[in-house]
Amino acid sequence: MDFSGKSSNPNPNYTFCPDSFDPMTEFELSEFLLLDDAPFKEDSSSQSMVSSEKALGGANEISGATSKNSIIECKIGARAKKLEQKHRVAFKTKSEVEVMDDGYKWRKYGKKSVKNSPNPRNYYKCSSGGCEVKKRIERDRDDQSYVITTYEGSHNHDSPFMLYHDQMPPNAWTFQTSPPSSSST
DNA sequence: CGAGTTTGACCAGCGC
DNA sequence: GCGCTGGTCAAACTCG
Repeated sequence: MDFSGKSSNPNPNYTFCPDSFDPMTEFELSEFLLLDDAPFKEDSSSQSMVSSEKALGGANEISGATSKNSIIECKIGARAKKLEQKHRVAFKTKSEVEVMDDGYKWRKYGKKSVKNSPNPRNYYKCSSGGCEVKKRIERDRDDQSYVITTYEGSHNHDSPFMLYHDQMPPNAWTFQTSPPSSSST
């Protein structure tokens, strides 16, 4: 997507145009974790995923799903906004690209190789003035077709995408979760 | 020229 | 106290 015209998204297929964009062709929301209260351990992502069902249950109000196998119908922008109101939230998505646009504009400020992972972790800050939201992106060390995205903090502004998607049909965005067993098992 | 990315250095927290 | 690791900074670089 490219609201600002300066998106850093390397994937030209990402356009937040409901007529042409099919998220299922690009990535698949596989795991969804609320880390607000739970201790967060980066290096035990697979372990954290074990509790993802519980996390999903707690995330029903956000995802609209009743189980991890249920279809999650939501609009990315709305979901991301709600998620980011939590202290810390992690997504595990199946995607070829690491950077998935969520409607906000991010500025990369660091890259770090992490222990026990062959893939570097990328650090981003929201580039909107005064907004201190951060996110970390890294590939799942067990299954590199999955990308783990961790949000931290709350946006103090609306997503540019939110402004846009208000004009979208309600089913413009539909995701389907994949069974956790299909990931890092 | 401005905005964004890259990358090495630095710092803080944690475990031993 | 020391070393390791993750997170952040900032200067240099790239690109539009």
